[in-house]
Amino acid sequence: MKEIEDNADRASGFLKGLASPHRLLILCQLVESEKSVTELIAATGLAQTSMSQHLSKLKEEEIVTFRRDHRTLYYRINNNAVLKIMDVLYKEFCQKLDKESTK
Amino acid sequence: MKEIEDNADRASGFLKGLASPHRLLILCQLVESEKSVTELIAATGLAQTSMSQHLSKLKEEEIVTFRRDHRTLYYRINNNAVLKIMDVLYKEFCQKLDKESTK
DNA sequence: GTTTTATATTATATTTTTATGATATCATGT
DNA sequence: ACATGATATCATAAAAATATAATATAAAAC
Repeated sequence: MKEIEDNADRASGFLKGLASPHRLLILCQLVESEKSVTELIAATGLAQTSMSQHLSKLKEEEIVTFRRDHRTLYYRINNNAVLKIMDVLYKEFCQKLDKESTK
Repeated sequence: MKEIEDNADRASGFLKGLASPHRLLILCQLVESEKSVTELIAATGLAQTSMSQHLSKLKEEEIVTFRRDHRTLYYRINNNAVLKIMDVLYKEFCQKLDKESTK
């Protein structure tokens, strides 16, 4: 019983990591390929500080990881579960343009 | 471009609906079968007010729906995307008991 | 129609999340 | 060593989420 609650805590931490419009935009970028922080800022329009904090949160939940090349950090998606969830979200919220009419 | 942000907002609202340990416990119950509010309270140990608020949030995000039978409301999962995400979470956080050693 | 059972709503205090501004660090080029 | 570019950390104010207590509603039993 205690174990289920532990799992619920970890799973919900993970979901909270994903559950922000700005972090989803970041992850959309990273689904394509790894990106530097500067590239992510350009692509999303977020302030530098805010980007850094979002990336920090994503790292904390092990949603992303990064490598360093000279002074540039390249972030990428770390976790296969993230890709699966992004896929579910894409089908549910991006592809579903009134599919009812096709039925 | 505006469309992507709209989608990110809706998707993140949906994820926020899921991203709570208590709501995940509720949903774990509902994966098995529909349940009345009283049954959910017994199964999770949540306070009645708190349960009602969580269910309200889950309804708001169209994660669950319900039917009435006399004075009892039976809630159930409303959305196939929810089941898919629960499946991902289950595999990631409940089945993964150091599977590395089996590799 | 009054009571009882099941559930929702409202109010509020607490905690958490987020954005912003200022400053710091770290690697590199000069 | 110093300036610069890339990124992180710290402080803080504003907004959102949560739990709890109190009250309300709605359906059925009596």
